[in-house]
Parts: sequence; C-alpha cells; structure tokens
Amino acid sequence: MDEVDELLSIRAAELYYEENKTQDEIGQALRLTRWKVGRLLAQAKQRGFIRIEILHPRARRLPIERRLREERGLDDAIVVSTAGVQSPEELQERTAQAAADYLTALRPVPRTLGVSWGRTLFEISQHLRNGWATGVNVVQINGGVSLNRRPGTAAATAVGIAQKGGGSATLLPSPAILERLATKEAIESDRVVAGVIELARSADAYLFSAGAADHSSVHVESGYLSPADVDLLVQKGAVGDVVGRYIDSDGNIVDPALDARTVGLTLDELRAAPLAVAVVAGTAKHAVADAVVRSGLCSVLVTDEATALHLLDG
Amino acid sequence: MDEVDELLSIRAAELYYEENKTQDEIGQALRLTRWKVGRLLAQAKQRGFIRIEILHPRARRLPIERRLREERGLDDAIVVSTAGVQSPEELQERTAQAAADYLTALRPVPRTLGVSWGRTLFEISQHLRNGWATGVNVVQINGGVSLNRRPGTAAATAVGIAQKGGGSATLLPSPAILERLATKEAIESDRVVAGVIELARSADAYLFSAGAADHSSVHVESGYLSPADVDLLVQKGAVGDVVGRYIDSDGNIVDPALDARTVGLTLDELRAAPLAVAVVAGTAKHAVADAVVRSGLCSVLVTDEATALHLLDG
DNA sequence: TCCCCGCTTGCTCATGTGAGCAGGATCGCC
DNA sequence: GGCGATCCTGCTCACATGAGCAAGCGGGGA
Repeated sequence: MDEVDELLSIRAAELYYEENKTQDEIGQALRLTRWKVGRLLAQAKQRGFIRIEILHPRARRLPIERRLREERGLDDAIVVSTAGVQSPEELQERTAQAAADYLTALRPVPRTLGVSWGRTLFEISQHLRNGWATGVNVVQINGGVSLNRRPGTAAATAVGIAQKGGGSATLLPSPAILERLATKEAIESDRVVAGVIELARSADAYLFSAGAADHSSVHVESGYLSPADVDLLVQKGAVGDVVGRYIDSDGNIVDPALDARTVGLTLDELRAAPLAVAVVAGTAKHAVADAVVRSGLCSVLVTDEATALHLLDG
Repeated sequence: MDEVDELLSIRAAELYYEENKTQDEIGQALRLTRWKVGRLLAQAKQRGFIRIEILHPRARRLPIERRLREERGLDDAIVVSTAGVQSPEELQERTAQAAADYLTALRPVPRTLGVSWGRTLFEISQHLRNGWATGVNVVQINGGVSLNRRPGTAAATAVGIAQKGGGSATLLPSPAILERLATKEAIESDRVVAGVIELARSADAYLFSAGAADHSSVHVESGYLSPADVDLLVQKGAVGDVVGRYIDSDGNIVDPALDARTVGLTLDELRAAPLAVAVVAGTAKHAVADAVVRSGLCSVLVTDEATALHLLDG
C-alpha cells in the first residue's frame, strides 16, 4: 500500500465512521469506485488505523479472553476493559462485578463453593445479587480470624455470598497464620476445624484472589505479618500470596516453614480442583497474576485488560 | 432502556465489534431475534458506548470541523485528531502537515500568498512538497528581520514556500517592531517597504499563525520584546499575537502605542481578506485561538482537536 | 522486444443490515 | 376493571456490503 492509498484510506475512514456516508457516496467524493473504497476501509482496519472501543464499566475484552484460554491453557477467562478507568478502585470494582457476573452465570450451579477472603472477595460478595444461586453452601478455605482491625471481614464475606445465594456459610474458626507450628497442628486436629477443612476439600468450586507481596497486604493489615516479614519474603523471591501462602514467580512456596504454619487448603489441592476461579486485578498484582496462571493455580481467571496483556505479552 | 437491555447491548457490541459476528449469530448466542440485536447495537452507539477512533497522524475530525463552520461561522476548518499524540511537538507537526495539505488542495491556486513567520509557518514550509502550486508569489505580511538568534527564519519560510510552489518570494525588509514610532513611519515610507506592503495588501490569500502571550514567544526569542514587556501586555489583557500585534480575548489591540510601532498588515486588513488561513495549535494557544476566531481574524482555521473543542465548548 | 506472472480493478452475486410498518403487549389513567 | 396511549416486537423490503472471479495492467526476466 503506497502513501497515496494510505491517505485515501484515512479520508475514507473519516467519511465512513465519522460522517456515516455510504461507501458509494465516499467513492463519489474521492473519485473512486465503491469497491476501491471498500478495500481501502478493509486495509485501514487491517493495518490498525481503526480502533473501536466499548466504553462501559461492564465491557469485556473477548479477544484477550480467547488468547488467555488458548495461550495459557485456562478453561475460561474473563477480562474487563480498562477503557475509561479513572482509578485503581474503579478497576477493582469492575473486576469484582465481572467475577460476580461469572458466578451468577455459572452452570451447573455449585453446591459447595470454597472461598478465600480479602478485599477482592469482600467486594465480590457485595456485587452479588440476592438469588444469584439457589442453595449454595459456602466454605472458607483458609484461616481468617482477624487479629486487629476489620474484625469479621472474612466471615462477612463468606456469609454474604452464602446468604445471597440462598444457602449457608461454614466458617473456618482459625487464624490465617499461627506463630508456632505446634499450635497450627493442634488447631488443625481440632474436630471442628478438621471437619471444615474436609468440607472445603470436597467443594465443587473455589473462588479466591491473590495478594501482592507488599506492605499493603491484608496479612500486614490484619497483623499476621509485619512489614519486615514481607520484606524478607520478597527477598526470598515472593511475588504475592494465594490463600495466605506466599509464592515465587514459578508458583513455588517461598518459605516452607511459614507455609507449614498457615491454616487452610494447600496450593496443590487448589491445583487439583476441577474449577478454581482466581480473581486478580490491578498493576500491583501483575507479578502474582503471572505466577498464579503459570503454575496452574486456577482454571478460570477473572482480571483486567492491562493485567491480561501483561500475562500474554510480558 | 433498562439495565438488562443495557448489559445485553454491551454483550452484543463485544460480539459484533470484537468478534466480528453477524447480528444473526449474536441473536442465537444471546437468545434474541436479530432485529433486537440490531436495535441494541443502535442504542449502544447512540448512548455513546461505542467509540470509533481513527489512529493516524493525518486523521482529521470532520464532525468537529463541521461544528466550527456552523457554530463559529468559519468558511472552512481543518481539525487534526489528537488520538495517539505523545508530545506537543507531534501535535504541532500534525497541524503543520494539515495546513500544508490544505494549501496544496486549495483551488483556485492563489497567485499571491501573504504569509507571516514563526515556528508554525516554518514547519508548514517544510511539510509542503515541491510542486504544491505552480507559480505562487509569496509576500511577507509583517516585519521579521530577526535581531539576534535564528537569523533568516522568516526569510527561509517565505522563500521555502515560494520555491516549492514554483514561484518567488518578496520579503519585507524591516524589523517586526521598532523602538520609536518615527523610525517605523520612516521605514514604512521607504519606497521598497511601501511597495512590499502594497503587494501584501493585494494578496489573494493570507496564511498566518498566532503566538501565545508568554515568555516562549518568538518576539521574546527574537529580541523585539523582553519577558517583562510580555508580562505587561498580559496584565493589560493580552492573550497572544497575530502578525506581531498583541490582542485581548475580544481581538482588540491591547497596546495601541506598541501596535503603532509594529510593521506590516493591520488586523483589520486581515479581517477584510476573502481568504485568511490561521494555523493555531497546542494547549498554550487555546486563548489566542479563541480570540482569533471570535474576532473574525480568519476565515479558515487549521487546528487540533483539543483546541477546537475548547473553541466550541469553552 | 516480448512474454509471463502477479497484482489491481471492476464486476456479479449472496449476505448482512437498517428503515418503516402493523400487530400486540404493557402501562397509566380514569 | 375498562380504556386509550405508548412502547415494543417481529416482520418485509430495499439498500449496503463483502466474497469471489475474470479481465486488464504493469513490471521483470529471457
């Protein structure tokens, strides 16, 4: 395509997309046949001169979703558009909304749903509508009794999801991380706790998020880890956590000792699940998102466009 | 349109614009008739959910051009797209290119073209192609012998435009602004100078830019005005200059004494011209652009999208 | 110089799409 | 509850568009 044709294709595109002229009219204006105009428009599209964006909080990016499925081997992917997003909060909200939509449309409706907790999960629970499912049992899959601020967020999340889905919630009455291994083993051997974990293992589906390995983590906020602990984990290669377990960019446990003191499902149990839905969005979580997908921690990913492109193109 | 339809229209738009499905296929996927799909798509467009952009340095915004013509009474308007612009320089270049394109396509080809000088005009001269006209005579319409740096930019501009147009240039051998009124009057009564100005008055068309009233002005750079002079002009209400004459937001001369010492065509002579093409782009020039258009200094405006929207919507 | 190959052009035809219309559902109002 | 007005739906039809094809054009090699 020489320069003259390139310019003509731009003029044609202006008349076609901005002025709503027919290809025939454009042909008359530019002294071309209508077929030539059609070809110029096709070339303008093909060479990427025409960008069509869907501006809506609920808009998704289907081509990126397909690429994620095909190139990353995911069973499904939901990618929300970042077009018009003003703040990280808005992105987070769009993603939570999309996750809620995905759950609502999920067939067959899961009878037992294992969930983690955190800011993302809480927001998803808020975006779910009453009656999104009929009689879903929600089980907490990792410990979450908060040590200081925000008491009950973990519980509120699971209960909220369950109530709106016309079912009940089973909470895991245990801290996320214990200070001593012995305490953790004692708690896990408790009949109630063991029963909940057993129920969690039998869930039809899991819904969880991932946290970035930085000081804004819920583990720091909840008092399970100090900022210094996180720094140390980062030094060891941690990119973030999934259900409270810190992983490196290959999805391996960074600190086995710490991991042994963490209560809840193991990552391998998640990997073996037939349906594991990860919801991860935001620039800060690009690295964890990559680790989660690469190491097969989820079979379905709900994320934003920028994160998805990071996974696909580096 | 209720929320369900809104969501459906987004889903339909995704399938239509991103996946290239036919409305019929979308109907099958979403369990709608193809007519319903067509209506949903029409509504999505109408409600502004669909944005189509033409990404190309030469792309123009025809609807904005029309609005400028209709709402601002311009004979013609050329508005370059700002989509994908990275720097002010790039915007300036796109606009200069568009001005060069406009001149090239201008019919009838002007026999005598009056031009001002400055960064914008110089860039336009560089973007013109050899043979853009056949035998055009270029006349300088305002004084421009540079006092210090950049000697000859004014001359190079006029000569460049003339040479590429297969004609010759007539330069105005005078400074832009003189220190004393008497000197200015003496210069203007010089036979050569008077002859050039007379020729300038008889030009078929004028091409000029406008400068912002700030320290980056060519008048400061060329040594005709000190930064303090400019500050004073701004205090008096100046928003910028046209052919060396500083105007306020209504297009009135800000400092008649200074204006009397300025050599070249007057603003009223420009206003009376049948074809006066102003080329004004960039955020810094929004205010002057507004003054130029409001006070009828140009009949044709070449500008960028952002400036144009400023003119239209405030 | 001539010929061959490949690209472009203008076309036919099938399909996709928007305008306009009539019937029917829905809503508000009495 | 009855009635009218309004909106919505599914349709016909005319128009716009893209796929595919044959002829023409131009450039490069023998």
